[in-house]
Amino acid sequence: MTMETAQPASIAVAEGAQPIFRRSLHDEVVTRIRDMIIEGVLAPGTRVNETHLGQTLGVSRTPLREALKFLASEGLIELVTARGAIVKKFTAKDVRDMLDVLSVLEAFAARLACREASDAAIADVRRIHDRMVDRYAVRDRLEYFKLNQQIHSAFLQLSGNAALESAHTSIQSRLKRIRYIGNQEPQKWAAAMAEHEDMIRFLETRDGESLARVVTQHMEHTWERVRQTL
Amino acid sequence: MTMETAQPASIAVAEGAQPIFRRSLHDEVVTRIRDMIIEGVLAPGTRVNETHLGQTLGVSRTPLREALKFLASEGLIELVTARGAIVKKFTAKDVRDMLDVLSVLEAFAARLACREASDAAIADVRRIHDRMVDRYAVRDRLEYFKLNQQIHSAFLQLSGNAALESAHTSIQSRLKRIRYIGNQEPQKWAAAMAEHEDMIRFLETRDGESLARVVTQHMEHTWERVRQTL
DNA sequence: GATGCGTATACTGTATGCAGCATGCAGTTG
DNA sequence: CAACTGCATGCTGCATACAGTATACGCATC
Repeated sequence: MTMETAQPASIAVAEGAQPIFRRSLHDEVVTRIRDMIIEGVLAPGTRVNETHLGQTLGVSRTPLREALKFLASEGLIELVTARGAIVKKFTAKDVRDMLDVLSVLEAFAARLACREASDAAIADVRRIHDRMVDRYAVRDRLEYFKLNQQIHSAFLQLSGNAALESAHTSIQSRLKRIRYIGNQEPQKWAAAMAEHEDMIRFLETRDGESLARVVTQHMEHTWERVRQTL
Repeated sequence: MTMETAQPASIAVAEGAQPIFRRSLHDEVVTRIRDMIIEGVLAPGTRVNETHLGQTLGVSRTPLREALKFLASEGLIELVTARGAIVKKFTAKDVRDMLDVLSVLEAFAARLACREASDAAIADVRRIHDRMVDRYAVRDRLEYFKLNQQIHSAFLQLSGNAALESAHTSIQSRLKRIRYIGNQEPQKWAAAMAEHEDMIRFLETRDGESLARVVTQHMEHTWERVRQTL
C-alpha cells in the first residue's frame, strides 16, 4: 500500500490530497454489525438470519457471511454448523477475565508509552482528553463514550506496539456493549473522569509506573461499574 | 446444543457415543492455509490467487474467501481492496513486539495457572512435557515443535481465562512460521529444553512468581533464537 | 528509444441459485 | 391421550455466474 509513494518529481501531485477511501462491503458490514451489537439491536444469544439481515442492510448474503466470519474471529459472534451465526453471550466471569487481560495489556502499554511516545503524540491525546472533559461537563454520554474509547485506543497506539494494539482492540470490541450500558450512575461516572485526569497527567510527566498503576485501578473500577449490569 | 441431553431412561442411548464432528469447509480451509503459511508453501508477501488456491484445495471461492476474512482478523493475512489477500510480512520489530506481548500474557497466565489449575490438569501438561523430552532425545524436530506448541497452549488453558487464551492463540499463530524456522542450532535447542524443564517444575510446585520469571526469560531467549532468521 | 495512452486480460467483489440439514407440525399408532 | 415418525418449510453452506477494477502489454507518438 505504501510502496508506490515514490513518484517522479516532475509529476504534479497535490500534497494534501488524500487517497480515496474505498471500503469493501464486507468491511462496511463488519462495522455496521458491531454497532448493531453495541446498540443492542442485535441482542446476545440472537440467531442471525442471513437473508433477513442482508435485506436490512441492503446487501447480498455473500459479503454478509464474510463479515460474520471476521466477527467470529474477533469473538463477537459464534458460528454453529448448519445453524449459522449467534451473537455471543458473555457470563460475568467472561467479562471479568477480559477486563483482567485488558488490565495487563494496558499496564504494559502504559510503560511503553511513557518511554516511546513523542511529545506531539501525547499532546494529541491531551486534546482528546480535553474534549472528553467538555462532553462530561454537559453530560453528553454518547459522545463521552466515543471519546473515551478513542483515548484508550490512542493510548495503545502511543506504545508503538502493533501486536499489543490489535490484541487490545479485539478484546475491547467484545466489551464495548457492556461498557456502554455501564457508567450510568453519576458518582461512578465522576470517579471514572477523575481516573482519566490522573492518567493524562502521568502520561505527560512520563511516569510509567504510576500510569500503569492508575490504569490497573481504572480497570478494577470498571469491573465494579459494570458488574451489576450482568 | 447441551439443552436436550435429558432423555427418558427407557430409551437406549449408547453412553460412549461421541457426537459427530462436523467441520465446515471454510473452517477446514482456515487450518489448511495456516499450515501452508507455516510450512512456507505460502511465503510472506505472496498474493493469494483465489481461483488458483481454490482449485488446489478442491474448494470453490466462497468458503475460501470466508476463510481469508477469518485469517485477516487473526492478522496472518492482509486484505487489500480489489487486490485481494496478501500473506503478511513481519518486520523484525513486529516479531519483537509480538514476543513482548506474548511474554506479558504468559507471565500473567503463569500466576493464574499456579493458583487456579487442578492437579490433574497439571499432570496432563507434565505428560505432554515428557513426550516432548522423548522427541528431543531422538531429535525429532517437527514432532518436538508440535508438542512445544501444545504445551504453551495447554499452559494457557490452565489459567482458566478464555480471553487470555484467545489473545495468546491469535499472536501465537502469527509467530508459528518464524518459530518453526528458529531453533535450528543444537545449543539453542538444548537451552530451550532446559527452560521448559524449569517451567514444568515451577508449575508443579505452584510457584507462580518463579514460573512467570522463567516464562519471561524463555520469551527473551526465543527472540535471540529467531532474530537472525529475520 | 522512451514515454504515454489505450485496450485486453485476468482477478477480485458481489449476487444468485441449488443442495443439504434443522426444525416445527401434523398424522398415525400404541 | 401421549409420543413418535414422517413431511414440509426455511435457513445455512457452497458453487457458479456476472460485473467492476487493476494490471500488463502493445501501439502510437514525440
